[in-house]
Amino acid sequence: MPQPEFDPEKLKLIPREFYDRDPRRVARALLGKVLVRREKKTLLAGRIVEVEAYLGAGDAAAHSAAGRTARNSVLFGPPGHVYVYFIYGNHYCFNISCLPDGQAGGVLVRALEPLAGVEQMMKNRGMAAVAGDMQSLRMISSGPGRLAEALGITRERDNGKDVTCADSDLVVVEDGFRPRKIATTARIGITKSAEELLRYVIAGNAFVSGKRA
DNA sequence: ATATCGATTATCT
DNA sequence: GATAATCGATATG
Repeated sequence: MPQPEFDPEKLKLIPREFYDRDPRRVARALLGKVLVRREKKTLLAGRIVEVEAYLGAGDAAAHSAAGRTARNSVLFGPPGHVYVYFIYGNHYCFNISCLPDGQAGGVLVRALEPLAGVEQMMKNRGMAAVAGDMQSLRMISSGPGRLAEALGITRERDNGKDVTCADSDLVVVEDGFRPRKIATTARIGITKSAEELLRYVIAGNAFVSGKRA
């Protein structure tokens, strides 16, 4: 199933209330939804297949753990907004804020299954723009840094944007797809609160980050 | 096949 | 000055 069915005409924008709850619930509910970047001429889209929840209070691994700062301020704002951070001097990571205004919390989107604009996304990733094999498709957006690069997401361009706004160029929509089964694991790459099981993936999906699918 | 490591910089101590 | 919600390259069995 290399190119899954995807009809850009029957997409429904996800409302702000969706994000106005515990990041763990938002994270699970986001699996199977579609992240869409609207460029001038091209539409870039991918199905969310891997996420992590970052809680507000009591989550030492969360960027919000030590309180509000200039960087993490979006996490403390209203739900449904884009939080982008720059990490390891190399990569941007895309998150969506959760919980009501004043309460920190968010979901890190870690992997997408490419649905539309594959050629442009490969170009954004600096990949040879021909291959349609599984291996190449996996390299496009199987990982937080990768998907951000594929969609052209940067802090400068996107931090603070509203993903629930119809005229935004970065939105989350739903197309009716429901994950068959969700697996829960520990979050990747953190040192604090590393045991918490707050990573969620669509079980068996080939575009989840890491070695095996 | 797995393991280790360098890149490169915003952010916070 | 140290660290970091990563990736891709290189080394090693």
